[in-house]
Amino acid sequence: MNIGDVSNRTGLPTKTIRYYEDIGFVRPRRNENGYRMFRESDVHKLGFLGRARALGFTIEDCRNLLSLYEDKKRTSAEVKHLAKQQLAQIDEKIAKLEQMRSTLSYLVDACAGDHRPDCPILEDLATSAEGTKQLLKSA
Amino acid sequence: MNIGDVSNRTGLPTKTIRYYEDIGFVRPRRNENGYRMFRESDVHKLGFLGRARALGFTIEDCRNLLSLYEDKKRTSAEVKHLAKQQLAQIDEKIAKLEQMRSTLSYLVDACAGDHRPDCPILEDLATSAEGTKQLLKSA
DNA sequence: GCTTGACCTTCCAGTGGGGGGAGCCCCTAT
DNA sequence: ATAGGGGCTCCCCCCACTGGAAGGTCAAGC
Repeated sequence: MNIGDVSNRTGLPTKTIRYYEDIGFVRPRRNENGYRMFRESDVHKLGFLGRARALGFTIEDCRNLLSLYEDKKRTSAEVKHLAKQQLAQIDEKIAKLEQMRSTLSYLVDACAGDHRPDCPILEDLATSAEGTKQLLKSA
Repeated sequence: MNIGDVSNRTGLPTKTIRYYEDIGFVRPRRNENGYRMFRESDVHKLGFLGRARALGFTIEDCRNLLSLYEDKKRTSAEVKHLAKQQLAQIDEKIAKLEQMRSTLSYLVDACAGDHRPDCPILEDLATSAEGTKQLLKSA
């Protein structure tokens, strides 16, 4: 199977597949052209990778997940632990974004958005955020 | 004022301040030993930058925000427009993370997390996500 | 006067996870 | 014969910094 077929079947760009080869996830043989020849097991592994990445796992996490997957003596506790860590990181990111969202949304609402130059958004950015923090607290 | 003082007052690392000089946000003069000499207006501008970055605006956004800030003929509508775009991007990121969170959280709950190797998380990653999608739908 | 340690300087490399594109080869269909 | 659609390698680019090396400067303490 050529790289294009693998790309179609996994949904991963060919660039990404080559990159995953570079960093050692798959080791396709080459035929006499120099073209990569992928096996079913490569497609499977790359699909796994794609899905793990879609859940936000880093490449290093993926390495761990794959080695657990291939380890028949793994315990589900190990996997769950990784997943919970990932969940915690997602929650952290969401929390930060919610914090930004809250401040920004407050400022957007406070801004008239008309032809005049007066703008609470710029005023907040220009001065320490203390004022806004207090306003947000009271709101 | 030396870079360290500016760092203390703005909360920005000195590395970042030098970087902001590199990309043209501030142009401190140098004294005879080559040290950067910052003025109050630089501190002000860097503080503005830091706060805008903390709200998730990109460096390019910050350039626009700063030029609006310095333009006395601006309209608050322009600023509000930028802020709304930024809000939309934050919402997009949150939505993606919530989607991840939802799937991952479902999988974590489904996993026993014990000494046995059987693991719904790995099973999901190993096969197409179709199964999970259906389970999520029905849940 | 000398050392120590905190600052400051420049420059280079690396991060994560690929993306863009040049310049070339290969295969198939017409 | 040629056109087009793969494939190949190689190198730089993204974002917004961050780390580190190698060295200059300054004030305090002995």
